[in-house]
Amino acid sequence: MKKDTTTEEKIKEAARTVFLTKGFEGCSSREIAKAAGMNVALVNYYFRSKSQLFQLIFKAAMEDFMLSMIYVFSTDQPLEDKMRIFIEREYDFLAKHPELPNFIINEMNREEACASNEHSVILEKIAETGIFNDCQKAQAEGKMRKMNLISLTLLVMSNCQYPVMAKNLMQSIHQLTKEEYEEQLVLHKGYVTEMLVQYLFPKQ
Amino acid sequence: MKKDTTTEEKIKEAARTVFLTKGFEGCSSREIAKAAGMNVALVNYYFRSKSQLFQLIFKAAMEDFMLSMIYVFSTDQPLEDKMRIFIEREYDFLAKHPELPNFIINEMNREEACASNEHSVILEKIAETGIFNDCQKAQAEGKMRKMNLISLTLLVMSNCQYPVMAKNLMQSIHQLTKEEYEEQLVLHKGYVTEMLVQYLFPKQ
DNA sequence: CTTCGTTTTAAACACTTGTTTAATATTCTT
DNA sequence: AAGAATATTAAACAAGTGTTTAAAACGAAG
Repeated sequence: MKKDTTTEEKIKEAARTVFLTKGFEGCSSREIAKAAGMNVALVNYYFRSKSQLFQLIFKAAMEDFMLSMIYVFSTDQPLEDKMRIFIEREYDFLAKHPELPNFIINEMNREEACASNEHSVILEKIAETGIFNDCQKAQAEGKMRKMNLISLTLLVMSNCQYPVMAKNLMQSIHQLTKEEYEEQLVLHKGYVTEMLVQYLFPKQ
Repeated sequence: MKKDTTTEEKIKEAARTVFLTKGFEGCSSREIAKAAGMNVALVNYYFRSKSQLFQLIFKAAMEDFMLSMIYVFSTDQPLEDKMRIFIEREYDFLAKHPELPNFIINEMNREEACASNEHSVILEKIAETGIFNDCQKAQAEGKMRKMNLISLTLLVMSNCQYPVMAKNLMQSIHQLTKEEYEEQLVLHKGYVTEMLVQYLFPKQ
């Protein structure tokens, strides 16, 4: 009879939280095992090595990281509304997973890291939603500012992710409590939405 | 007779490059010593411990990180021009020190880190340039969009720093070479400048 | 040259790291 | 219930960690 959550899953869960908060180098196998309430040897018994376990976690995190985009883009609304909804959802998502962007970006910077991975698949998935075609069409019709794909994603990601990533830095600089900064984020989301929509979809 | 660069300085230099690229947890004392061409024991001989050496490097990095702002803000130009110049300089600075933002933000997220440091001093230094008063005045006169200090800094920092931080991620997603992405950054700087100026200083 | 304080070294310290092993406990199948 | 397969354990492994120590090399001053 299986328990509600198996040992393997417990370790994977623990590994996720530990890896995401401390990074690959910032934690040990024993720390993960302890967080899962398990023996150290079990980590390697189920996942062969710390690295392989990490790859697993990283891949899943990467998916989470990118998945929220896809849903919104698949809907059938005007591009401008899509943008508003996307930012709204992205701020929501990042509030729930604030460690994700830092984690991804950091581990992408480690040399041994998953550099050679097939991350371009993500782009293909997003492309399947038709969002890029929509943008090109809107740009051709003069409804949207002409800009390549990279800058478009950069603009959105910068203004959604950086405020979450720099949380501790900003709190420290501006002497804010956790709650005060979270309020600030709500406010900021409004500014960002307005700014991006105005810039990307100029009226007249 | 002193050599051109003393042992102490050699170690500090090596520590800087190693810490900034790999982080505190991502490197060892021996790695730093080897990078400086010195014996391990010398690290502790001159700096007592890896942690103390790190604190030193971190503080200096933090200063670099914030210093470029101050110069521009001290000049005597219209606010809108200051903003343009600031973004220009910030992109320049970050091209030379691309590891800095990631380094700062990461180490701010480590619990043991310099969390309780006097980072508010930085804000005071910036305040001394009068930039914040200028903004308030411009906002009162309706020349600048009303917005608190935190969101203002967030908007600028997001759009300057994130593109550098996410370099490897973006390269991987969009399948770009290092050179291609650097070209992209120049392009992006233009968009960001235009967007921020338009949004912060709306013409009627 | 000798002495003295400073700088540098190799070696050792105790501890943690990722991983493996061999024995034990548990579960499933027949 | 007996046996086979799986799961879990404590212990050990070699290698690496930050740090200390005690001896050696060095430079300047007498």
